[in-house]
Amino acid sequence: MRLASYAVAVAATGSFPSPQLLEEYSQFFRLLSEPARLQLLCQLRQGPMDVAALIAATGFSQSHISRQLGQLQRAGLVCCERDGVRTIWSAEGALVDDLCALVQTRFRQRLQSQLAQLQST
Amino acid sequence: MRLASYAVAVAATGSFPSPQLLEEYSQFFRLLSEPARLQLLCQLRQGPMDVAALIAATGFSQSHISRQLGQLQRAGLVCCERDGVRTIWSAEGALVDDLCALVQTRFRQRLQSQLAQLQST
DNA sequence: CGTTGTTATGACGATAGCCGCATAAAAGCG
DNA sequence: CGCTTTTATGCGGCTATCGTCATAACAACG
Repeated sequence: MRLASYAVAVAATGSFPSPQLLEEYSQFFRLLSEPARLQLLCQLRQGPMDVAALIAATGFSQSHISRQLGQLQRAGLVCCERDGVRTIWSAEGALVDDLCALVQTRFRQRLQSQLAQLQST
Repeated sequence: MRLASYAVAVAATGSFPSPQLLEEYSQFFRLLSEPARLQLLCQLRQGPMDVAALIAATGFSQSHISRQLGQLQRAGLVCCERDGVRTIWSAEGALVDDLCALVQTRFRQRLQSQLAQLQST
């Protein structure tokens, strides 16, 4: 029988996100779709740093870092604390870690299934 | 004392993703950063459909849908099954649901804290 | 084979976002 | 107030991606 998944699928009818929620989801994921931002986030997960330290760690330009941090801040993924003339940035919460962990699990599964494909032939 | 979070943060030193893994993460999140793709995914989570049904459900053009499905397929988020001349597409796994659930939790937390801010003044 | 119906793809204009350069804004100091 | 140091932002080039039109590729049927 073809299309064997039809039967199970009709039972899996979940709630459908509204267009507005869909837009918010995609905006959020867009933040993580840039290697530079992701790298800054991971860097800050190691501990709070000022911009000079981020420049040293990543090699990005100052203006670039400032912009990316601004975006992350507006999304609440990062927060800052003024220390005189410096700004100390830190990552908020473990959401991104959790997301990456889930995605990495997926990567592993994909590679393992591909490996199994190769070995079975 | 300022910068009270320094102390806890140095203890939270986790493993740092390699540049290559960072790139893969961001490529994956980029897939979800487009409302159209996310909508197609959610639509397919309701159950397998052919392209005509997707056109009817979303209003997107045929070529657009075909391209987006291609990208999702290469990432393993979607798979297809030929039924004669038609192609029946279905979503694979609950990864995206899990990711969206996490993000939505974050949205709720943000809104609640903002609400608390307003009420405390 | 020719025709019809369905999906994939090449070409292309439009748009969005990255990224750096220069410069403004802000904070501390003498 | 000037001067220095640090961060934010206006501007512009560049690239990548979206979304459409036209058309190719493919499968079924007579």
